[in-house]
Amino acid sequence: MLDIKFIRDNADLVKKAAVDKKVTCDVDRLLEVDNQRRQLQTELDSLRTKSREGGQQMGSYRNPKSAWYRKAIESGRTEDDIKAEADKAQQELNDIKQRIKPLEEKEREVLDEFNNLMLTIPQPPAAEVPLGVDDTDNVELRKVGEIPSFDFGLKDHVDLGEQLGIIDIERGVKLAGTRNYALKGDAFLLHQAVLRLAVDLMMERGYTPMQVPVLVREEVMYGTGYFPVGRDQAYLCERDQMSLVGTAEVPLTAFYSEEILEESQLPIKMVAVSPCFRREAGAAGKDTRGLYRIHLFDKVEQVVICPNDEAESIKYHQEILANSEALMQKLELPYRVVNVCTGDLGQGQVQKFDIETWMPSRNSYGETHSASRFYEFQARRLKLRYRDSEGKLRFCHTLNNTVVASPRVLIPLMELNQNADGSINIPPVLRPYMNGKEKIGPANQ
RNA sequence: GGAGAGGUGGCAGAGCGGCUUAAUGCACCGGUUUGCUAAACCGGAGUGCGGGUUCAGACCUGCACCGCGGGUUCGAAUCCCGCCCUCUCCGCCA
Repeated sequence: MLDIKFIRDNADLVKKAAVDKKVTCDVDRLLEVDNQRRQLQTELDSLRTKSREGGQQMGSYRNPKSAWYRKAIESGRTEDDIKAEADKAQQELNDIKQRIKPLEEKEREVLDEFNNLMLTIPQPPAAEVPLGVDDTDNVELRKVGEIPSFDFGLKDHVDLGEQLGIIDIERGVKLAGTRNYALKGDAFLLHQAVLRLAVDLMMERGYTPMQVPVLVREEVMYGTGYFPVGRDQAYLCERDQMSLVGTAEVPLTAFYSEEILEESQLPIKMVAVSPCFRREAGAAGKDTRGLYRIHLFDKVEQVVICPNDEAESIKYHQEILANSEALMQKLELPYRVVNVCTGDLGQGQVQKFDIETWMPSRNSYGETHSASRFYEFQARRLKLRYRDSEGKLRFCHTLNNTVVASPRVLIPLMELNQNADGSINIPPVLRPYMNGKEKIGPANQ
């Protein structure tokens, strides 16, 4: 969410952001409603003042012990005089009340519309974000690692996994429908190994490991910017008005919502591993084979909450990107970093870097990480604030990035480490997490 | 699922129709006193949204806010109704 004052002063910038980000919102209507809202408030404020003052005077009329009442009697007025005056004042107060009532109703309506419109306004992207329509317009920043060449025909992770008996998509689909799967034996262990390696790396780097709720109240989804835009991507538990999260970014970023932190507590660096639930609405027919696009996966996510300062934000954005790159290098996976274009940015994101990892079966780099910074967009919705060195309350800045998401990362891990006989070499860094095992082969099933 | 208690400022905690501009304490900021610190004393401070003055830092001013939403009343933290949340005990349970 943006500050309404900022929107008023920068309406054109916000409109441009909406166009560039392909976000639907009506800035003009918002400004109109904002005007209505302010006019109504001015009107109501003065009526309420009159009403309050009149009400207080009424107390004096009605209470013979009040200072005003005694003074009136002393100055020769009769009780009947006072009563008459009180009745007259009463009439006036009733009139004021009658005028207030419809205005308050109107105010409720206007505020409702105002708040709903505010939730749809996008955060303008940073100047360095390339203009573009979709992910094909993302700009490659760098490539790291060599794409290996093989002297035999490659199998994809589905064939490898099924032949080794460690991935069972058919039965996953039987249980839960398309985009579901099961991992068995070494695939399960590899999955766990990658997650644990990622957590350990983040702990070394000073991030606090956390276990957090993945079924959360809807306010939390609104607060992090996943609702109302994107509500169709979430699994809802309507009976309990709860939502399953698509990422631990949600509970981590909202962890300190509605709180006032001390500046000395910042930055807060957190890491969590959680299941991620995604409906993939609108993705029908896309990436249908294998473990690329699935309804449930596990992800290690890093979140930073830092002071309201652009330079700090940028610094931590680089940091969380570097953390994930370090992991990919440990895993010896070739990847590239792209600067995500305007059309591929989310509503609240200021800037986003994706890490894409080489996936032989796609014959391309596939997205495995997404590092975003938000300025105060999420913090403002979440009421996540801190007291700065001057004692002023300010909204925090928030950032997040994938550390690793599995089983998607198993795609490059399995495909790039395969041998001609269909066995898979385990990268050295993962072996300690797999009882020292070096290879997944048919004998291991 | 059943029963009970409760939600008040950064925190603790009183108030239960007009004397509240929310007491008091702690924490916080400024000052006085004092070898220094501490203590003591004095004073100041909330959040949000408007309006106005100013080049600005700031300053002046109004309204709202005692879990949320309605209602009663001239007037509600206080009374009534609905909802949400938290805690305790019991039941069930990994």
